Amino acid sequence: MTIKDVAAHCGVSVSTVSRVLNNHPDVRSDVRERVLRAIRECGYVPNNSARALVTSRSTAIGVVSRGVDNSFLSSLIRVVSRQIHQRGYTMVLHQIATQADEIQAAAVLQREKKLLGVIFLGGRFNYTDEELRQLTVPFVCCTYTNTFGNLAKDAYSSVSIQDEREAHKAVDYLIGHGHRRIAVLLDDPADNSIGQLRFQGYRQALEEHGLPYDPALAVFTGSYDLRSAYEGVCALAERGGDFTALLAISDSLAIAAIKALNDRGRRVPQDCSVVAIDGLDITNYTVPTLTTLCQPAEEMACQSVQMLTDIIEGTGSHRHLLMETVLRPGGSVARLA
Amino acid sequence: MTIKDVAAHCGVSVSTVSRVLNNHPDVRSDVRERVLRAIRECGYVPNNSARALVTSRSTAIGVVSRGVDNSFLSSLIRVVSRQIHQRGYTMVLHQIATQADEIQAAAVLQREKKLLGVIFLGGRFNYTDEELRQLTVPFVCCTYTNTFGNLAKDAYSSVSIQDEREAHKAVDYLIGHGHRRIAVLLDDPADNSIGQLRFQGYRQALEEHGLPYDPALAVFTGSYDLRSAYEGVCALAERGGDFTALLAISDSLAIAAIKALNDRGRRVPQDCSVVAIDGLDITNYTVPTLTTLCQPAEEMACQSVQMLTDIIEGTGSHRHLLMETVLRPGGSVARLA
DNA sequence: TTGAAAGCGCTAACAT
DNA sequence: ATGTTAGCGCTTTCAA
Repeated sequence: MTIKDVAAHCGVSVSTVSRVLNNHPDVRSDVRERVLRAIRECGYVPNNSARALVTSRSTAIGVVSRGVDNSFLSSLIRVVSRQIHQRGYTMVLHQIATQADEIQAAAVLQREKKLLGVIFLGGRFNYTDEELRQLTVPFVCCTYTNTFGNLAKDAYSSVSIQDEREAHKAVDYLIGHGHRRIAVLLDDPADNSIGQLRFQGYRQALEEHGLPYDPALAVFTGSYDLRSAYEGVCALAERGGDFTALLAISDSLAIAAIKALNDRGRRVPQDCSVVAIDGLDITNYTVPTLTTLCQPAEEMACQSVQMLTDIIEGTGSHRHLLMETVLRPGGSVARLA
Repeated sequence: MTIKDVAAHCGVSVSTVSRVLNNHPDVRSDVRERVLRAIRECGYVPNNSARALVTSRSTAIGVVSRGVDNSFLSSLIRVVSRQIHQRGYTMVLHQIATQADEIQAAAVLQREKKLLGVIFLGGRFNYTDEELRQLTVPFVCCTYTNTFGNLAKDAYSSVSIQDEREAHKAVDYLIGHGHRRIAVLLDDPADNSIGQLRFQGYRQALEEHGLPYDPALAVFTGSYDLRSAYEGVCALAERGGDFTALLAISDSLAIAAIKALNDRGRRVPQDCSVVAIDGLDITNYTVPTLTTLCQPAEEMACQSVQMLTDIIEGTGSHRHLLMETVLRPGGSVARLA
């Protein structure tokens, strides 16, 4: 069943059918109707390979997700996937480790799959023009932006929260509840990524309130897995520090942290309050529930796809969206007596 | 950069280059070497569209995942994705709701993307030949098999645990710890899927131990989300039943259950023990940690891809793999005094 | 063992 | 507004 059969079926030429298929305007409406009907009757499905061959563009959008253990990114993938298909594109998903080079991965993907564009889920904030030369299709960074790099604003799109500011807010919240000695848990304070920005926000908030930064209260796990978060916080607790609160960089790590505190005899929130950033559904059901700044995951994913397809289709240009989190009060924070 | 350029580059015809590209045996080895080098030097990347057009087969493997909220399936997707790409195929992922029809989804995907095969992640156990007629490529069911359907064993592959037997084991474990009044939490006891089989295992175990099945101790949520699990178990606790243990169909639901029990004044494990099936990493860090039967997720995913590619490449035939879970003792089970 | 050439199904000039 | 036709890059007969 090819375009030729359809053409024969309703007595027009292949080009007319092709025109209908591609929504070209110059087809008489009654002919268009006839063709459309023939397409339906024949159960015709266009051959994407032939299409891609002649136009030398596929229908593929690459999604490169960095951080395989990250539940928040998993939830983004779901929405992104749905949106991409809904708009008639094909998603080519590539999940890579936190240490891996997402630009490299995207470049390979682009060549092999003839991508129309790329959505990065999680990644570094410090791309340079230099390394992005390999990537010649439009891309949008979801959950981050180019804070530490030298990219021109109109060279890419981004959808992100203001990590520094949000971490700041989280610390403000703890301080507002009477806490002064606030620990912090993150993977890497110099990762040129989320960790670094949120760490900056943490320090800034302390400073603004005239509180000293105490390195002994900072836990840097070096990797983004639960085990190392757990072990890090255990070590923190064992050092016997007098902290009464903890800021965790993400909900997942917060879960590990809460267990570590528990196992080391510090009850949450009576002995130590915990705040995180993410807003995973599961943390509505932990014991205690987690106080966390919820990122608008669904909207971030939708917007990313929207922005990219707008650019691909020439109906939009690169933009940078800043989202707000919403504090979801849980049972993990107590007011300090 | 096309096959033609490569051919010109080393003074052979396009057909010879094509032969090298496709590992045909009838190429003199020195010519093969020369071509290979030219390919490398030119940085030539085959055009998959052209290839697909002429062979009328793509390089795409469909992955249809049913149950979008399911963390266990998310972890499978990661491994499946990696494996598919490693073997040189392209993954086309489609995530659908638990209520949706995965066969229908796969059929559409097959037509549109010219799939070589399909991997189902989660799904019903009751396909009939009838409804599978739309699906003309080989497929493997990962995490389930055709218990309630009429499929011939050699018409498909499967990788699954013995759900009935594993649920049975979980209940045995509780009974072995002195429990007699054991509640059960699942989405749907007649879903022709995992829920139904595990429910059967639960009832069978009770029966074998001479314990009555009490419908008042069964929570059927109707859907697979945390909120309804939470509410269901709250209602169960409020009914004031004298149960001392609970079997949850999955780790996620167990988390919601534990919170519900807590919120209704039943401590876990002192007042109520909880066992689940899955083995998510996160439940190593809940408070208390979850006693659960761990499915070998990584291996299940690997095997699924392996089996499918073997069939696609003609080096294997349909098989049915049964995996074993491993009990991971946690803090959610106490011996009944 | 190699090369020449016919298409795979489609789009996009170009012609009418 | 519609038709004719030349390729897109590749595989695969077929002939040499």
